Amino acid sequence: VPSSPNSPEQVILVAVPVPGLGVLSYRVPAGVARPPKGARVMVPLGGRTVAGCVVDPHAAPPANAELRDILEVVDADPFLPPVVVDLALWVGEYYASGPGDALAIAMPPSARGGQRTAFRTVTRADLVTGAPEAPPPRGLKQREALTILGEAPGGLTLPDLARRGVGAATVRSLAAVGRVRLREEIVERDPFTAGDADGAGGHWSIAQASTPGRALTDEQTDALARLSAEAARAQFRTVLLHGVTGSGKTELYLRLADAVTAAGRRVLVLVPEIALTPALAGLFRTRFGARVAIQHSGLSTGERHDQWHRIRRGDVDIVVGTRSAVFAPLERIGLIVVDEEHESSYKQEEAPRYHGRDVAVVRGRMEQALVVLGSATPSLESAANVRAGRYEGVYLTRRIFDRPLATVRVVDMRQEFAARGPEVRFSEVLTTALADRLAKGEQSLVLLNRRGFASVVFCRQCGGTIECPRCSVSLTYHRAARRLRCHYCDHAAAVPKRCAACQGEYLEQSGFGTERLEADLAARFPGARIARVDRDTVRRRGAVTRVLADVARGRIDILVGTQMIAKGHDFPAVTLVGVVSADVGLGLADFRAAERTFQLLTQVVGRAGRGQIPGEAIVQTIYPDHYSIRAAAAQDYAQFLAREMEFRTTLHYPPAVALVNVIVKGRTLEAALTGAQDLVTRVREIGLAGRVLGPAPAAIARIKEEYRAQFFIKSPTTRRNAARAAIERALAERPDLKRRTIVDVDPVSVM
DNA sequence: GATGATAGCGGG
DNA sequence: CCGCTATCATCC
Repeated sequence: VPSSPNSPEQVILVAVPVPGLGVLSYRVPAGVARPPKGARVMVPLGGRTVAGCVVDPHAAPPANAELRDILEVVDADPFLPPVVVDLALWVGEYYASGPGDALAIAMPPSARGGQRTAFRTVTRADLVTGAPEAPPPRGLKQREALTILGEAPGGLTLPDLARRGVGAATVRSLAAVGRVRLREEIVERDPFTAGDADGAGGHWSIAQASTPGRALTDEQTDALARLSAEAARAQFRTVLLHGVTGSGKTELYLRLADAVTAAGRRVLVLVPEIALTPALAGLFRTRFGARVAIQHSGLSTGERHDQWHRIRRGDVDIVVGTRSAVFAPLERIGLIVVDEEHESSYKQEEAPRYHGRDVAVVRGRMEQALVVLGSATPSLESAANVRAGRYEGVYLTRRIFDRPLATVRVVDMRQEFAARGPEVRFSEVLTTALADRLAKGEQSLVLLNRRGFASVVFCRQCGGTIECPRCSVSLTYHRAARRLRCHYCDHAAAVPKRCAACQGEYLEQSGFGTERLEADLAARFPGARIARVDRDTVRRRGAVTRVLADVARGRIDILVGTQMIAKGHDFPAVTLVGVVSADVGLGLADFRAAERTFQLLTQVVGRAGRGQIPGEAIVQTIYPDHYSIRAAAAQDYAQFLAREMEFRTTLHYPPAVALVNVIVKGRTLEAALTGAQDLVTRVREIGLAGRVLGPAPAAIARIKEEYRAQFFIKSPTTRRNAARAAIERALAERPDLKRRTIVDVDPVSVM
């Protein structure tokens, strides 16, 4: 249909999933209905066709660009809710990543290419009653089929029929003569039952800690009253729920969700780890039935698709998921819970480098919702926000049933080394305690935040270590695989017979990880049932869930692992926690090193003594006087906060300042440094209320054959956006650098 | 991130 | 001069 010459052009703004591209303008051809905000459209982009998302359906034509027509409107209705589009746009701007990637994250993977449906269907057959015209069954098989179907009022699916010996061909011939009716129906791929051999639905863990109807402690009652009052106001508000480990935060989330859903609004719950999702989601499902959905990247594409569409249709009141669930298409949100808000896994370490907790707060503002950030060890950021009056603080200082916190013993490993040599991994104290628990049939956790068997292999002749050919780190020996592996690029190599540098024949292993500890314990305690959880043992889907379930059911005596075992789990029979080296990470050139150490120690110590028997923790360290270890041992958050905040303020680190970390990559270190220096110069010229530090080679100067130079932009927290604006302007002037530069706003790790 | 344009290279 | 690969700007 030719458009009338007077009608104005219909122009829309579209975000395309291309890194570094802003929103683009397209024309809607005359006669085509203008797609709404949040709908997907197929658009031409250079020489190809991509699926984009409508960001503004009523835009003005751009001044200096030739317009092209959209090729197809995929969705007549908004595919993404408008709030989610706004949230993605905010993320794209705040984290300097552009809108495309953020919008892509907001969609299920099955929809990113513009596909219309990805539902799984099954054919259901049922008997057509009163079909007088139909001929009688022609054979034994058909007669059998009719009998079976006659006894199944709702009909049966073809797979069900096949299981009873009725083939699809039989059913189809009956359908052809009108005796049977066939219908396609959608079956939901259900992550609650998938991969769970015992059929326990995955909610093995926290179940007994939160029996419905159990009386709350006085503290819990007060906290719930305050939180409920906030939720009832239906206004944006952020509350930090600071409760010691085992104080019953989860129960408060459940009751609060009950109040909010009863008032007709919905609930979004973020958890830091995929491994924690099934447990918490299972609890919500036990309380709230089927109106609960799960969202995390560990689901299969099909499951994710189905869960997403359940949410989008409004079939769901509660969504439990990891950071990307902050973009869930849930409408009328009244409550957002961010559990373990201090966890670093909320930060995405690739574009868009958003922080799930902070985006949750922004979403809460957009939705007029109550945001509850829960933690036993709040981030410095959240603590500072409470102090500044931006967040409200609610506190749980005691454990449920008044269970005592675990007693903590710090073992000075320097004395241990002096007495028994540098190879000691388990102190006498820890060994005795483990033996004692084994004898009593109680469980122990052994934490070491370093995986592998030996962290370094070095040559005794020249002293050199075996390094990754592509990265500037040494390779770790993994005994199960009998290979050396790079923990940065996954490069794997056989263990060489001789030193590559000097041909020396004596290669020695040094340093140890969880794999070595597991072997040590197996040798020391031959009868013990020992399991290990770290990134090497979790490759298979559901593997962690299975091991953790085994621990919960008492099938494991000693669980060895990295930080993955420290988080959130409730193991009532664990009475001992051993931290083999509290120092891993303390030596890193990262301003959060002490915070991470304190949090990890506090969390893991909190795993002990959650049942009837009081818990004990043994922390081995060579820095027994370090404030993060002392405060963790004393379980004194306030003491840690005071010291750490002083450090951040004096040395100008977050949350005292706003920080942007910029990494420039290059084929040589010189190229990277030169590029970084150019940007630094330009950022200084542009000027902002702040300081630029660097550039310098990054802590790991080479990763995957690329050299990396780094600089920081620090600005007053009141001028947070100025720093980002300055680096974006500098990059706009240097498109050659833009492609090899990473801008990390509010970085969690600066390594 | 993908694509088409272009530069750089060796073989005939 | 052709055909191949590496590099790079552009995408509305």
